[in-house]
Amino acid sequence: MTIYDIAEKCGVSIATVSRVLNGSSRVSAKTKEKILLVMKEQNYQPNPFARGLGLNSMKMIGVLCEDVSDSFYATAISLIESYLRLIDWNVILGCTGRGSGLKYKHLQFLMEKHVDAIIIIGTPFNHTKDLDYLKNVAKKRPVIMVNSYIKHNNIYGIICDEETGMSDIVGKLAEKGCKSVLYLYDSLTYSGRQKLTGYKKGIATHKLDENPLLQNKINRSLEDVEQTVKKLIEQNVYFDAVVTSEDLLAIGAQRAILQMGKNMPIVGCNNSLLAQCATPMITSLDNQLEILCREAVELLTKLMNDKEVPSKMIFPAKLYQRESFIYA
Amino acid sequence: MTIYDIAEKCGVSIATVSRVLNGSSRVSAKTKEKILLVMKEQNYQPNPFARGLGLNSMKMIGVLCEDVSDSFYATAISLIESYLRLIDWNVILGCTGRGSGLKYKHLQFLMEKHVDAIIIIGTPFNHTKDLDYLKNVAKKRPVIMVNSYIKHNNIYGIICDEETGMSDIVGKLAEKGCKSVLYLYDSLTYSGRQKLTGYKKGIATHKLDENPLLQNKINRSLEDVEQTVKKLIEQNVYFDAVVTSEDLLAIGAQRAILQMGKNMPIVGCNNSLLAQCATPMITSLDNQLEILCREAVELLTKLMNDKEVPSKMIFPAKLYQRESFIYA
DNA sequence: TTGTACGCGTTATCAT
DNA sequence: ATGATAACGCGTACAA
Repeated sequence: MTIYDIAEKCGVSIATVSRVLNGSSRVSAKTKEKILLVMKEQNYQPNPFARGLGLNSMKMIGVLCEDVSDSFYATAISLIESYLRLIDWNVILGCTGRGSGLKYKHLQFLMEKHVDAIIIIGTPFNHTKDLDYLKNVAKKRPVIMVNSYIKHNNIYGIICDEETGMSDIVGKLAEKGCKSVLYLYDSLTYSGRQKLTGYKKGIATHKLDENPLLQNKINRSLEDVEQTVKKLIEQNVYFDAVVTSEDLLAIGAQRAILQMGKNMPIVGCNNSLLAQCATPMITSLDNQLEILCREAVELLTKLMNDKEVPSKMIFPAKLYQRESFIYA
Repeated sequence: MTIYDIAEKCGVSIATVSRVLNGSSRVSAKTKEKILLVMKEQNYQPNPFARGLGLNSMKMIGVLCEDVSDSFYATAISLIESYLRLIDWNVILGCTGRGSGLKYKHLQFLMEKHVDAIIIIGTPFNHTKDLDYLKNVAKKRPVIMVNSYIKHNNIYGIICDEETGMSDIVGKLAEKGCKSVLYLYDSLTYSGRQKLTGYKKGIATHKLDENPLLQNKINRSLEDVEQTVKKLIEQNVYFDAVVTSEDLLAIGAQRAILQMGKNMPIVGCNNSLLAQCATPMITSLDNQLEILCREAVELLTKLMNDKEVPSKMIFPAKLYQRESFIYA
């Protein structure tokens, strides 16, 4: 079934069929009706490749993340897919992995499909190769970064102010009387750097213990966190609260602390389902993904309609207080 | 940059350029070299839509699931994407949501993009509208169902034998001396039915308590499970072990049980990260997603090469024993 | 209101 | 080994 077949069956030209197909301009009600009928009868579907060739678009957005199996990325992609779906856009998914210097390959892969835009979710572009390629991509297509940002023409950032969020947490801990806040993180993405900065600022502002031993970069695994925390306690490194860049780290830390017979406030980040699965439930800083993703898609549609958009939007984080925040 | 530009710059015809582009047939080493050089210089990339139009394929696979933000689906999609990526196929993602009678819309959406095949991850097609459309899809494109199956021409199933897995679990509990095993589940997908059947068979085989109050369908939420389990205990419904269709349910159940001052073996399903975040860590039945997904992609490539493939493949499940299995 | 004809960038089938 | 040219199916400017 092509547009020619439909045209023939209706005794009209393909132009007319194309017109009703695209709801454009004036077509007599009668012919329109007939064409619609035949299209339905024949179950006609325009060929997307031909259409793409003519319009230079197949209404597809490339969405890139490091790893969909991570709940943070998964949630974001779920949200973005559903929002895009509402306005008839498809998502082509790309998972880069956490390695450096290989992300550009995935961008390339998406660009080869002529996606109309690229949405990147919290993925670091530190390696020169990756970064250069990304900037080249931006010359051809808009790039929207969710919870990450790189200042460059045609790259837009929609981020959560986790820095303030984190620094506020430290403030609350200080109010509670905590003096030494342990910070555990696993990677320095844009978001990761924000949180670390927030932690440091919080510590400085509230004149808390600045012991460098209290800042630990570790792997994102329960075993590693537990081991690290236990070791710190065994080595008598004093701390009376824990903040982490990730719920999983907070969970591991909490487990280790309880096992060592201690107790103190613990705060994670990302407010994932994991946080609620731990006992006691983990207090967590929510980066408001739902808002970020909605705004990302909103911004995209504005861009497509040549409207003006801000290059950077910042939304506040929100703390979800749960049991782990209560000093026992 | 089109194939014409490249041809012109090289003083050859587009046919020759196309030949080197597709590595086909014989081209003199010299011209080939020159063409490759110019292509690199000009950063030439063939237009995917034009190519799609000619070949009637853009090497894209539609992948459908209910909800990527669910860790089971997320893991599956992550695996499938990476396997497909290795052989240069793109993933178009579709998330249907858990509603019935709307999934066909999403299939339609994918089919409109002329994907070469569809992979469906554990998504139920109970509603007639959905099912009929799915069967129609199968007339045009191969459909591969991961952890689900519908017997039909051109639909292939790659499933995990969770029925046996579940029934074996009940057996192990019986060996431990348990008499009344509570079963909690949240949905009757293909996989969900398998597990329920496995549970019933296990109960029957080992002559355990068949009290219908021990089979509870509930919402997938921590609050609901906790409430349900507490109510059962308060109503003096006796049970001495819990099995659930989902890790999350097991976690909620465990929490309620501990809070009520009891203790017993608890087993979840899907072996997600959640299971490890609970304390005690939840024993879980792993449906071997990695194997299923790898085989799904393998099967797909065979299909594309017109090789014979089985319509259904079944792999065994695997129990990961953790703390929650130890009767305290 | 409707039709004609061309362009979109490939691949593939013929010739040469 | 290479070139000319016909599909592929659609959108659209222009003509009627």
